[in-house]
Amino acid sequence: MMELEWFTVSTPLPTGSMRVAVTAQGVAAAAFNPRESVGLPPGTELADPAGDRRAAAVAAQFADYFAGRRQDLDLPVDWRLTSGVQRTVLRTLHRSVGWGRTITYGGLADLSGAFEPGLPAGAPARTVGSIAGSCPISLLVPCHRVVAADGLGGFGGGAEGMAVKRWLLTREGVLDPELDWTG
DNA sequence: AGGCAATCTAATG
DNA sequence: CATTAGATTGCCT
Repeated sequence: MMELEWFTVSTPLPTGSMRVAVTAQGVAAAAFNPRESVGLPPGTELADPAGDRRAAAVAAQFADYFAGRRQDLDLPVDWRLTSGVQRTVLRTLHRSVGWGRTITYGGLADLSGAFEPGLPAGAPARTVGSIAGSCPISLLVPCHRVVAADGLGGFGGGAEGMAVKRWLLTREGVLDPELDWTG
């Protein structure tokens, strides 16, 4: 039984605040929309970031990140919620794609080496999309920096999610605030 | 420029 | 165990 400690971090994002879970190993989950209790084990109580050391550290870095005082989060990640190809892809993404950089779905698939060569170009890319879509550790693992070969790509959470993705990429200087990236 | 088929993983009944 | 859905791509018309 892993000790997931959930708490809420307020952000300037269109979705308001994020919900984050930490364990003894590091950050295990981070979801944009607090209303959706994705992966939230029943019976878990929200901790008070001010009263918990780990939560406070995470909340502080998130605050710095959103305020523009910090570009890359320096927090340990607990990969226990991921497995198999998902873990491979997400870890590749986490270590390879930094601030202000983006990678295409196909590119990430290729880089991760989790897929056999010779497959049609679109197949692994779609899988990467699925994986990123169920990315349990948003923001820390830069799921929002994964874009389509042709345009911006999509994002979970519908229109709200897209707003978040655009917000983040704009803030990282990848997108021009005034222009659409879809060319 | 717009439409279509191929292919992979994770989640659910 | 089988079926469904999903944040894609490249080629053809």
